[in-house]
Amino acid sequence: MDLRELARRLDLSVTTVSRALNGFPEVKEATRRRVVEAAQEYGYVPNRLARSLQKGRTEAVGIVLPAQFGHFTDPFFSELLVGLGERLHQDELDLIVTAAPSGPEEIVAYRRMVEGRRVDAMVVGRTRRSDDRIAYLLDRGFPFVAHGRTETDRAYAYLDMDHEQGFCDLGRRLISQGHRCIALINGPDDLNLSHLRRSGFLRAMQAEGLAADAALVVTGDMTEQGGHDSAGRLLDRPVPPTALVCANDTMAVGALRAAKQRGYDIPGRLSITGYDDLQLSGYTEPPLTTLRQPIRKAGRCLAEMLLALLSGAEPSGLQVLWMPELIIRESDGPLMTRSVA
Amino acid sequence: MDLRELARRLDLSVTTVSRALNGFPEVKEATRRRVVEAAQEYGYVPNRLARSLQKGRTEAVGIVLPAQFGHFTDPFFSELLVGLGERLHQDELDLIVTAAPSGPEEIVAYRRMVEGRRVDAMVVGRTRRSDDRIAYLLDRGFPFVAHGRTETDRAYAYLDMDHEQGFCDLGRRLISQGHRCIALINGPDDLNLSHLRRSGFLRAMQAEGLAADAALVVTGDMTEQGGHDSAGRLLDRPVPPTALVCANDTMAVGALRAAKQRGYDIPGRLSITGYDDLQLSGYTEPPLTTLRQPIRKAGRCLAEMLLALLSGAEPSGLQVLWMPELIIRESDGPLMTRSVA
DNA sequence: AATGTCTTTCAAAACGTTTTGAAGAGCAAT
DNA sequence: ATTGCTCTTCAAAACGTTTTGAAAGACATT
Repeated sequence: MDLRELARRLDLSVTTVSRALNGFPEVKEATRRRVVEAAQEYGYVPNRLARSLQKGRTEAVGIVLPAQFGHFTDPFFSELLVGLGERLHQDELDLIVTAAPSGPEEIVAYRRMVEGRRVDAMVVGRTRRSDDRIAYLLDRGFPFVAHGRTETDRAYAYLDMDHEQGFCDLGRRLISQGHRCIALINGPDDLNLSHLRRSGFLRAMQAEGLAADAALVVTGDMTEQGGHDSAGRLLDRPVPPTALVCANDTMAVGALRAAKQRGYDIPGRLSITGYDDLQLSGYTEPPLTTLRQPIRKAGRCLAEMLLALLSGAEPSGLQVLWMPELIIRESDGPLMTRSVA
Repeated sequence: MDLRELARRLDLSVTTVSRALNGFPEVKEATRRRVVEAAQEYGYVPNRLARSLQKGRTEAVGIVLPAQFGHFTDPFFSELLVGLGERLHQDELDLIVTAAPSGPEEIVAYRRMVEGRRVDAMVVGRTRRSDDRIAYLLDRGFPFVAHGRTETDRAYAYLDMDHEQGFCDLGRRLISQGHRCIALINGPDDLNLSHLRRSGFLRAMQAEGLAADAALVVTGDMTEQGGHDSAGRLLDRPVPPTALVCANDTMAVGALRAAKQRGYDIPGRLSITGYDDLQLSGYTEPPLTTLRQPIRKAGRCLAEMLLALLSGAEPSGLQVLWMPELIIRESDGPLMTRSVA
């Protein structure tokens, strides 16, 4: 049942039927009602492809998932997807999802979506310090929102966490607890958030007059094993740190394991913190002190920004920074100065 | 840059250019090369909407996410999505995601996708005992695969876990550990998997000659709080069960909490098991014995089945049953019969 | 020279909508 | 009777592809 068939049965023109269904004012009320009823009766559903082709709008938003996650489950994109989906559905927008490994294939996936006019806008997740996806979209003037900032002068719509302030606060907290030798197990250098976290961390160290020791800032691969190994190397130094700031909870869990293997009392002799506030983080032994970012809410917010963008808002007015929430549990605290034997 | 423009610059007809790009044999090799080069140079990317409209195939697969998750994070759909996306992308199929609360709105979302010819096939997740989504798709003869079975005679493609056998095995394990009063905190009755789990559980009880006590099978809402409350009520009975089989890990964690509040030694005086093998389940106190289903792998498998279906395979040949893997940790075990004071 | 057969190319139709530009109907004002 | 206006409807064009059916060109066969 298409529009032509419906028009034939109603003995009306296709034009009128189309207008009746889309609520145009110039169609007589009686006609409109007749059309709507018939459409209902015959179960007419418009072909969205045809409509999109004609209107030049697809009513869809695209997102490219990183195909090679670590072997561990990172709930980031999944949660983001749900948040986006929830909000976009309210405005009858679909979400078109594809997956691509980062690298040259990734931009191909973007081009297929953008230049193939498959979507009206894109969502970019987990921005990199120098991000060719964002450069590409900016160059083309294609609407998009990003979760995360990147190093560019050009204005675009983003929602980001204030990683810098968050890690600075966390660093100062540890310092105020008496720690003087604090290590950072950071994420991959190319991610902008890693960069921001490092600089926030270092800012705290400097503000408190602690010399920045390059050996105390290491890069982990965001997995449990990676956190375990990095923490192990740090703890085996001649003068081990008394606090480990980890870039995510998964590595913090690994760090916890490395510390326990070495007989550390936590937090008595070593503080460990994470980032993400995974579900498991309340159940580790001891429960993890961490920073929380509301991912699903971020998805909803990004969807809002997307809608604003599509109705003509300026990207420069759509830049949001949220503070991560400090979740204090029991994996950090002041050093127990015990009388040495 | 569209096909017409490209044809104009090459001084060829649109037909020939289209055929050259799609590798038809009747175009001269030299011409083909010329066209492909020009397309490359001018950065021509075909408009997928136009192509889909003409071909009657969208090269996309649809999935409707349940919009109202519990407040807890259920990684099921997210993981499924990644698995699906990974595999579908290899065959250049997109995944169109939308979200709808279950209820009448849900079928509307299906109709928008199916009858709006937005997708070539659908994925149905988390089937219900009597599932109107599946009935709808079967009635229309629309291609789809489901994660989970439903109660129908009609054949369709599905991948499901053998919940019945899994819970039967789990029940027998507990019985063999000496438990005689075992409760099941099940999921919502309308889910087919709940039904299957219950019947597997009851089969184990009967096989071992334990009278099925209806009061020992209760329904929880799959949340931590729900698990806590259900477990609490069971443990406060005059003769409390000595083992709690929970329908998911999240409820098991709640049950663990309820038991600890009552001073239970686990597993000495009470065994608790879950289902899912969440990341956190290895970190609870004690670590949770549970059943694991490989969700991402299921997504990939469903994608394979989808591809088979779209190239003409019979749904009746695409029915897969996987056994959940028993992950034995420390939350279950034989009763410690201690000499009573 | 006519016919047949490949090979290669093309103009036009088709997919199912929305949009454009025009016109018919009804009626009041001139 | 003409003009002008409003209300309602319509035929045709447009969106950018693929597919259809036909034709042009080259060449061999009769």
